[in-house]
Amino acid sequence: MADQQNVCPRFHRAVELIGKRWTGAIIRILQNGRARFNSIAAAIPELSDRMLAERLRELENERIIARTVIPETPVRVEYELTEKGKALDAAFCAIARWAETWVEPASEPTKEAAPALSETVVADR
Amino acid sequence: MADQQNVCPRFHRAVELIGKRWTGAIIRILQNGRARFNSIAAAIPELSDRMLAERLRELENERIIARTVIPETPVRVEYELTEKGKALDAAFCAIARWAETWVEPASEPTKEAAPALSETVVADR
DNA sequence: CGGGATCCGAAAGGATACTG
DNA sequence: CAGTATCCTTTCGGATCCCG
Repeated sequence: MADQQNVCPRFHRAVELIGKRWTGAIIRILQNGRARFNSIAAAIPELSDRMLAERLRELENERIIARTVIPETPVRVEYELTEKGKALDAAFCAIARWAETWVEPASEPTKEAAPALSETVVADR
Repeated sequence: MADQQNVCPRFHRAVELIGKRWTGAIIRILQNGRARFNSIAAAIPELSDRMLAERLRELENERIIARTVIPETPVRVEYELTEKGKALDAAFCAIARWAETWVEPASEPTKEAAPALSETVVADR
């Protein structure tokens, strides 16, 4: 019957952290190596500069990514995962595997085709 | 150097789905068995009824949970994970493991104690 | 290039009251 | 018990301009 204890606060923080809008995508990109601001922006076209900057700062505050300034002209700024960030790899792989199996790539193209939830009613148990 | 291809849309959908506010916690609760509306609500005190109802409907539309109505008086409604929902278990376990290692349980209690990000500047590379 | 500052409309979310 | 409806506040996020 599974009576519920409260959700583990650590888990809750974690899932709300990596699940926050765009952070998943950003981390995913940094998982194949360090990248520059515009490089990340180019990989996520729907994401505005402002949002990207905001999310990068948040992730930096969480110590998931590290920011490195290289004072050339023009300046170059690189982002990369910290140890904490790299440790997320296993979790992200697990999510990716689930997505491959269960999530259709496109959005809902055949709206009529979907069987429209059947109300499951049980006489008794 | 890791030049970026776009983020896999399946992965992106998945992470934004399970990462949406509260959905992680709700799924987590259902992972130890089916539960009723008020039971879930009790396990997540910060979550309002309206939000819970909304998230449950969304998860039902995604076929991650199933809703069963048992017409007693008063009515009883039970929620449980579908196969798609149960398949999330591995991913959630991976996240939980990461959280145990890297996320402190409480929020930031010692605000001054935090060393306040060091600006990493590299002379050159 | 890599952002920060500001403005503003849209959307999410909380509080409360009510219903079958 | 399991929600809906309504209102109202807060936040999110896009657009635009600016700076070192």
